[in-house]
Amino acid sequence: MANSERQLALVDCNNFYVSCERVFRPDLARTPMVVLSNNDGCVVSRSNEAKALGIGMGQPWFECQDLAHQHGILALSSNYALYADMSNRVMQILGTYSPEVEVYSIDECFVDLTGQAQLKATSYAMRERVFKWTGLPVCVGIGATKTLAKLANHVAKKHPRSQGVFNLNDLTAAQQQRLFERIEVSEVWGVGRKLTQRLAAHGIHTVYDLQTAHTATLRAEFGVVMERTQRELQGVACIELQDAHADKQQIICSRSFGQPVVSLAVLKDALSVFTANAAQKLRAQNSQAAWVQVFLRTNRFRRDQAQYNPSMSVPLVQATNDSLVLNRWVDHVAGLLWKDGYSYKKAGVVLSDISPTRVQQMDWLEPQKTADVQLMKTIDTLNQRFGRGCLKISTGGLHTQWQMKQERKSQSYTTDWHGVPCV
DNA sequence: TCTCCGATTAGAC
DNA sequence: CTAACGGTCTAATCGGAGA
Repeated sequence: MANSERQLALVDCNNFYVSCERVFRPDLARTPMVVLSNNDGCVVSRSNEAKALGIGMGQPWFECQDLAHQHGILALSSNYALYADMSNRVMQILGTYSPEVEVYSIDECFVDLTGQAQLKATSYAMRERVFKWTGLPVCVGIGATKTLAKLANHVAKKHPRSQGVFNLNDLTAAQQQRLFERIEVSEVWGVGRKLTQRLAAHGIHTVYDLQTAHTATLRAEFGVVMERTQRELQGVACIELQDAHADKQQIICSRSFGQPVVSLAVLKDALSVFTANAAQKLRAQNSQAAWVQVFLRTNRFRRDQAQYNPSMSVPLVQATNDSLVLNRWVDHVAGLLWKDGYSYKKAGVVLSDISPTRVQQMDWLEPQKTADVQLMKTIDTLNQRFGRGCLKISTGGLHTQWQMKQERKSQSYTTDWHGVPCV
C-alpha cells in the first residue's frame, strides 16, 4: 500500500513481569510460571508455558492450585521496583529510534518510525537491541494508527512466522481484509468484554465487521469512542501520540488487606499510610488537591457476610498537598463512615480536583500556611533516599494486620542492595 | 425542560 | 481445616437536583 502511510510502531514486552523475573533467574527460562497481583491474589503475568496449561489472565491464584501442583507452576509476588526499573531501561533504548515516542504503559511504547529509510531492518534491530541490552523479548507491530499498530502487535505476538515484527502497511487491501476477517473483534484496542457482547448482538464479530460497519448506526448505538475506533481501523488517525506525560487528574491509593479489618484504629492506621503515599504522588507532580474521598469495602466475594461499601467526599476550603492536613480529613471521614460489626477487606483514599501548586485559591479566613511546605519536602527527600515509609506521619503503619500478603517476592535485583549476594 | 456535576460504567494494563 | 478474587487511571455517559 501507499508508502505515504504513517509508520507507527507499538513495541510491547512479552509477558513483561515474568520476563523481568527471568532476566535474573535464567534457570527458570522453561519453567511454567506466573506473577501475582498484590496480596498474591490474581495472576497478572504468565509465561507461555503457564498459558499453555490453561492459566487465565486475571485468574485468582487459589483457583489454580490443582494445576499448579500438577505441573509445578511457580508463582511469584509482584516486584514493582524491579519492573519499573527494567521498563525505564527499555524505554530509554526505544527513545533512541525516534523523537516521537509515547510511553503508553509499563511495558508498551509507541514509536513513530514514519520516514525511516530501512524500516524493516530498523524494526528488527530495535527488537534485538532491547533483548541484547536488557534481556527482555519484545514484539513490534506497525500500522498507520495507534489502533492498527496495537492490532499489528497482536499479530506479531501470535504468529511465530512474523519473527516478532509485523507491519500492516505491507499488506494489500485484499490481504488485510482476509487477515481482519480472521481476528475476533475483542482483540481491538478499546473493545472489552461488555462491548464484545453488545457488538455481537449487532452481528459484529470480527475486526473486519467492525471496520466496515455502518458508521452512523455504530455511532448511534455505541457512541463516539466506538466511532473513533472504527475510523482508526480504517487508517484515519483519531488518537494522537501524547508527548509529555500529563499530570494526573486523580490520585488513588487503595489496598486490599492481608487480614480483614475489624477495628477503627487499624483502619485509620492503614488509611494514614495510603494518605501519605497519595500526598507524596501529588507533591511529586507539584500539584495540590481540593477534594478528598475515602471509601471502605467489605469482601464482595463473601456472599455469607454482610456487605457495606460506603464512601464519602469532602471539598477542602483550600487546596493542599500537605500529608498532615489531608490525613486529618481522612481520619475524620473514616470515623463517620465506620460501622462496627463489618469485616472490611479494602479501603482507599482518592485525591481529586487537582491543580498545579502555583495556582493558589485565595482564602480570606484562613491565611495560607507555608511552614509545612518545608516539612513535606524533607519527608519526601528522606523517604526517597532511605525507602518509602522510613519517615511517616505519626499514626501510620503501627499496626501490621492490614498489610498485604507478599510471600513469594523475588529480590529487587536492580534497585536494592539488600539480598544481593556479595560475591 | 435544561444544565450542571457527581456517580457510574467501561476500558486498558 | 477453610478460605483464598489487584490497583490506578481516563473518558464518556447517566441521572438527579436545582434553575
